[in-house]
Amino acid sequence: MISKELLKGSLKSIILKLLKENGRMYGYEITQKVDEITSGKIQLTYGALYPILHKLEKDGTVTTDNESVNNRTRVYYKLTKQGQSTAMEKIKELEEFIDTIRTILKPDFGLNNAIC
Amino acid sequence: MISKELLKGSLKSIILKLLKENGRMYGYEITQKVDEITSGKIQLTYGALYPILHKLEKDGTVTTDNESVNNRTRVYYKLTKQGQSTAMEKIKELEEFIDTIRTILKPDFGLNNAIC
DNA sequence: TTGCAATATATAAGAATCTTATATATTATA
DNA sequence: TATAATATATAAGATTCTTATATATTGCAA
Repeated sequence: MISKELLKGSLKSIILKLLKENGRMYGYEITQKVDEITSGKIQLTYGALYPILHKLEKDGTVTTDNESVNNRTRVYYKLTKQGQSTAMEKIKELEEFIDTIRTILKPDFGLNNAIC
Repeated sequence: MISKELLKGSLKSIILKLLKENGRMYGYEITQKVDEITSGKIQLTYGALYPILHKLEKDGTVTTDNESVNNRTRVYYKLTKQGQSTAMEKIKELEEFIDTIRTILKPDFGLNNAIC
């Protein structure tokens, strides 16, 4: 399990990446997907997830449409056109971030990091 | 420049990594070193740095000794024996973290991530 | 010689983010 | 019939970091 402390700040970028990858997702689905991809190492809590999704909707990054499946309401989230660019920027930034962290972690390998 | 948002949560681990690497450092030196290694992409602010260092001292992860150089006081920080284990755990966790993020970012490469 | 950049540490107020706990409701399974 | 899984939501609190500010010395440039 990755400590929640480390995760701080990257949750939004992770959500945007998944939305870009999968097109249209609902909250519960996002938590399941993250759990699946990371083999349980990252577990998104609902108290973190929903406030982020609501904020993304508020600032126009995503739009929602509701769907009722087996009498349970699902709120689907999808990137807007503007949200597509936001997502790309955030994902690029996240890539740059982990590359930079790797530079700190493996100073011996230096520029070889570029290979990966 | 890496956004400060992404950095949240990983600063402590970065500081511990540098202390493990260099043995004995003072605060200002740590900010310079991070700036140098990351080519200016990560810039540690003093408002973040010193509270972290003070906390590490308080919980026994580091010890300090003062030195006066050119009439300016330097506070040197060094890992304690207990701090060595803490640092190793935190660094391992940070490595696991970036590996996991890479899994999310590059789902196509799958297990090949292990090569790097 | 005067002012600015660099060196060096420190803290307080506030913003932002996330955790923990709680609430609600349905369906399927044991 | 009770529990697990599905599904969303929010409030209170902790934590972490940003921004601003304070202090003090040295060296360099105008």
